[in-house]
Amino acid sequence: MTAPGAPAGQQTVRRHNLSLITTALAAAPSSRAELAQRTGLTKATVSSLVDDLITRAIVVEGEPANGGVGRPARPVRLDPDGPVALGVEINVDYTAACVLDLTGELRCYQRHVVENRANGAAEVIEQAAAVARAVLAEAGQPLLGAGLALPGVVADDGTLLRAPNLPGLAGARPGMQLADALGAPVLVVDNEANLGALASLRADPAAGPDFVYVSGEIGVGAGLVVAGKLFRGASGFAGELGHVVVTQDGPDCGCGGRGCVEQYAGQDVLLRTAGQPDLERLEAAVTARDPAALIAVAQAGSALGVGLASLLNVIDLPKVVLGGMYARLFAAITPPLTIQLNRRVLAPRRPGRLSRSPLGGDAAVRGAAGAVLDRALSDPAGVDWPAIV
Amino acid sequence: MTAPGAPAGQQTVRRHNLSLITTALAAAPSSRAELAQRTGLTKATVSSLVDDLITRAIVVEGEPANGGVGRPARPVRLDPDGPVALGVEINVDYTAACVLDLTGELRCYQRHVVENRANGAAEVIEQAAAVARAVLAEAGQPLLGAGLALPGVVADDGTLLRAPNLPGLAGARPGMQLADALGAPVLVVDNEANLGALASLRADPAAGPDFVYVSGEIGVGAGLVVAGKLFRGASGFAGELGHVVVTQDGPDCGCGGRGCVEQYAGQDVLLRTAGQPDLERLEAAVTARDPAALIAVAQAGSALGVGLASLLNVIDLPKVVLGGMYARLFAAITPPLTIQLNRRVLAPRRPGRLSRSPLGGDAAVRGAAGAVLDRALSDPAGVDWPAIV
DNA sequence: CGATTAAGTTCAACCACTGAACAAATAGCA
DNA sequence: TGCTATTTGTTCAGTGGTTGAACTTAATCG
Repeated sequence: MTAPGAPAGQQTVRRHNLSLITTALAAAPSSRAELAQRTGLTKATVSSLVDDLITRAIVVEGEPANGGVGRPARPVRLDPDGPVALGVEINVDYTAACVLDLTGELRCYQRHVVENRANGAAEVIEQAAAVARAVLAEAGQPLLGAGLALPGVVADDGTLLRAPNLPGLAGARPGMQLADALGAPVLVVDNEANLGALASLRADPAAGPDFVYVSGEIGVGAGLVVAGKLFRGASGFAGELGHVVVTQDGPDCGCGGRGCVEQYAGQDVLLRTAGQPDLERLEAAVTARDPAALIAVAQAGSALGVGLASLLNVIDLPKVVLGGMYARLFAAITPPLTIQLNRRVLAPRRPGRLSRSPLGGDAAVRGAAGAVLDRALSDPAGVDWPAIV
Repeated sequence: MTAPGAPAGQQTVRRHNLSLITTALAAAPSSRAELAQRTGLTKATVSSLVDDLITRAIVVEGEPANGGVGRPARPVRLDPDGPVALGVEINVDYTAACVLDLTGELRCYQRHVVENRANGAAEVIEQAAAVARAVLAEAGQPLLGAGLALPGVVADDGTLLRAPNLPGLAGARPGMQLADALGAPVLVVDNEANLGALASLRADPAAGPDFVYVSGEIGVGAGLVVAGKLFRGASGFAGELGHVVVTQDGPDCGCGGRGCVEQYAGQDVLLRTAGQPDLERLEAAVTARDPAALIAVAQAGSALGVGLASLLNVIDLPKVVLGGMYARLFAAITPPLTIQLNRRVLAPRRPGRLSRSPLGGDAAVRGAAGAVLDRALSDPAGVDWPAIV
């Protein structure tokens, strides 16, 4: 089922159905009878599966809720005091970590401003491990595993390729190093755009199972969510929105090409055009309706719209969620962006196509932890669950 | 397994394993013992599954092949005299149909030149049905179902949207109409690029499970194959390479945008720039090294390369297969295209990234029939197999 | 002609889901 | 208080599917 091409047996069925239960419970706690309805399984089967999950200490039974007629239902839910997932984000100018419990609730969060741009790999990793240890100690629950978000292209094997703003880590496998430093498994390593997309999926399931999350940091990236799953392409390079072409003979780009989105809508270019030193000032200038800032943002939005239109014509997703820098500049950047999308995207226009990520700068860390949860909950039988305290 | 979110039972396992056998046999006929090795199933299970498929008249047993020591193996293969799949292609200036047997072998093929551009829906469909009936009569085997390839964007429900060169059919559901005319189920309706991609997958499995097939007809389309399956996006609009942007303020495009790939590398523009009336003349001029033709093709190739680079940066596929017009101009169009790809694609360069479709203009029809086979063979228990003669 | 080798079949065991009957726990009502 | 209706959750025999081992079949080799 999960693995096509692999032989299936009864255990395969069991794993699949266990996963049905856990994902149903991740959406909402339910009684056994309700789960049977929601999943389409029999009451008997649900009982057996839930018993299984209870002995595995993944779910717990609540107190019967009285009120209606008939035998009161006993709610079953993912154990909020069970094992937790750790999210770590190493970025250019900060390091962050958070802990999510099994229900997806945020238990702890810390963000430290650090100039990682100049630091070497060992330093960066140790610093991240320190933040991680701090949040873990604060949470005080057994650890399921960690997820790591990085600002750059991450290959399937966890190698960080192309991290122009984090030269110290480029070419390394930060996931392995962090695992060593923490003494805990790092189950997911991916770039901030992809993990930000996962966080958006988790934060707002109503946004639907298909959307693009646009991460506007120093670079411009996109996380593609198709059918509720991250689309990473053949080897993890998908979603490089920053290097989609806006004008074939436009300004030279660090990637070797010319006229890439990043040369119009990247943070460096945007700040330079607007004549502002940093994002805070730019935001202030925009709200103060400074003409140079407004024009710069409009130009960036238009170019981003052109690139997004190409992207949407290639992969056809109905929604766009703006994150990072673009979430902060949402009001100013949306109009020119929308114009380009409406003009150039072939698929029928949808109301509410554009939305703003509610997570702000925390999307990637939360996505890193969330990805670990997803892994565990989507195949509860295939994961080593830590012993319960 | 196939359907995530659906409860699984033993029959689910059976369906999955049946499909394992049929897809293994589609790749190569094998004895039961060999199938057991290839699929990872037990000899006992394979025997049971094969018996099942034999009573369903999907596979047949061959004569024992002597030679080695031990009991000789009895080869099992998909029945070449079993039901067949019909492929139909309605295009701007021709209509084609073909029949593939279960093994994927081409049994019959016909292509009729017709000016469909001017015709109404009823006429076009009836003409296509006539060609289809002709090849079916020639094949004389029971029909599994039909697949239909169309030049335009096809929605998930089979409606033909955006067929600028086939106004008679735009907005219609040609699949339904063809089904009525033929009195046979039309199981697959899709655009020529997607089905051409499937045909390439079938014709050259070595090309790998991940590639883009570029269809250069009047319009420019791309069929995206990811993990051996067609990627259609959220609602079937994926792969619109023709409307990826090359230059944001380039020439106006029929789609409402500006500077789309089609305005540089589409057939109409290419012929006009080269000063040639049709493709045959253009090809001749290119082989005769006519300067205007060479320049026109080089410009088109370069622009196509820019668009493809954006596409590959968005979806990260390791291979590009050129079909249709671009396959015919392969030698001339490849150099400028390669330059752009090498310059702009972020993923590491691969040897042999670019190849030429071996199927020429027949890719889409064959893909249409092949898609029907895929459907049937990937879920043999879920398909109504026609009664055997 | 017997030994060896490999292919394919048979069969008891096992595992997981199913459906129906049943037990449990509550509200409503006389 | 007790009876009924109602809904939840459990129990259990039945079914369908895979497994592994033993067995049969059919060939080559010496």
